[in-house]
Amino acid sequence: MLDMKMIRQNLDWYKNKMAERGVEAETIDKLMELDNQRRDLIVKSESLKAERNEVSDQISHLKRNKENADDAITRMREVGAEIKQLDEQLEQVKTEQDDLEAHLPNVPHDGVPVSLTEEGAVELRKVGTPRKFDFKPKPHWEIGENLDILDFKRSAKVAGSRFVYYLGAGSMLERAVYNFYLDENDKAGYTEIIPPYMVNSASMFGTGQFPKFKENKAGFEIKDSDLTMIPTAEVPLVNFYRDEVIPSEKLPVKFTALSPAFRSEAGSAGRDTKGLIRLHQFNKVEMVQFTKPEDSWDALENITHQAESSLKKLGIPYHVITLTSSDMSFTASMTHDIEVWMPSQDCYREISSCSNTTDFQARRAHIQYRDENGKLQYIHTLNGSGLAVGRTVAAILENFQNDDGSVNIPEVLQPYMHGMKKITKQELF
RNA sequence: GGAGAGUUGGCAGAGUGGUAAUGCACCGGACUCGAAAUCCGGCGAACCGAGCUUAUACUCGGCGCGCAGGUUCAAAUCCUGUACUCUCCUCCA
Repeated sequence: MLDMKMIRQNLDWYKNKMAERGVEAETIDKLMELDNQRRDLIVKSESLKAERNEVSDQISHLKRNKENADDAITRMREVGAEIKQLDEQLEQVKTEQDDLEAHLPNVPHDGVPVSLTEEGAVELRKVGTPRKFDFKPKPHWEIGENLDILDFKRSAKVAGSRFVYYLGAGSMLERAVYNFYLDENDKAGYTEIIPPYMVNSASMFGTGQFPKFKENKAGFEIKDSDLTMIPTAEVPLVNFYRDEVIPSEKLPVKFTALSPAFRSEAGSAGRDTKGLIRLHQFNKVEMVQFTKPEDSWDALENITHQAESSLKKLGIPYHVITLTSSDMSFTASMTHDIEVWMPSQDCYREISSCSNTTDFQARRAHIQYRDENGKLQYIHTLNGSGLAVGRTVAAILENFQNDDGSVNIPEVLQPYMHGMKKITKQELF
């Protein structure tokens, strides 16, 4: 959500910033036109209301003194009708303006590479060296199915495409990964939370998914209810403080949560149709921070490094990129993506997305704190995957696969798997 | 799922048609060497708009009693719908 006063005062700057995200100048012009109309109507309506209040007071006095007030009442009847008409117009304009505002993305930070496509993302750093294979590395779904730890046939029968069954050691690996991540985040000072996996519309609006998410049918809404399956734990974590004032001595607040994420993947037809990369339901460990405005840019680096540190311990090669102005999510002012090396695809694939949404979500969700002067200010919110669990399992299977089809388990995960060092083909049932 | 009760300022708590009592807390002042007590004054920094502006400062106005509508010259008060909380019953991991 936007600060209209700020936009009014810095209109050209705002137009340029929105242009970086592909928003046309005409849209902003329309917004300003509506804003002017709205304020004009407010002035008219409010002056009539002031008159009504004054005369009503007189009527009340007249009646108390048993005097006749018919004239005033007749006059106020007309004023009342006029007010009603103005307020109806006002409501209409306001709805239109709100709708327009709700669709405008966050302002990109000056450090964000400007581009109207995803081309132009800046690589910040590359960590680890992709392994040289002396055999042809298999894709993770083949490895998983051969080892009998992933079953995509039965998940298709039972639920449909883009679902999976993890079996035996596969299931154990998934849970080892998320327990490892949660422990790492705990150690870094993030409070662990188990949130609701369904949320109401106000929450979806608060974090910026609605209205676009709804229009694009990007998620799973529960029929005949106001609930939506969460597309990320970011939604219940950020909305934890919706409509609240966080005591400033508590800042920064850091949350982490494991949750399934539910996404319809509409518009992704034909992309990543196999394997664990793009499912309707996947596990993700999420990190969220609430900070004072002056601390949020440091916090973005901090949250990104936290996600990276877990990956380093796993020993999976990755790089970090800063997304372009148009490739970022709607709410972000700057986003660092972490991408892991996937040998079978010979490229890096996203495993984490860390964003500073500045005060954008805080305005929508009304999350504030009191500054040193006791004034209410919007806080800044940040979110980052720390990290996607299914994609981690995919990366482990591919990066640590052996010629004989077995997979080595990263050392840091072995304690989480009863000391197992290697996954070999299992006899299950 | 059924029945009932409730939702008012930071907290407590009045108000059943005439424009939000009161207490506590908080802020300022007086008294005091200082503090406490007492006294005086202030107290919707939730939001919107106008004027004046460097200003989120100030002045004025609107709005404001869970939310959304309706009736009325006038609604916290009356009517309708709805959300949430609590209690009881039912059901259930």
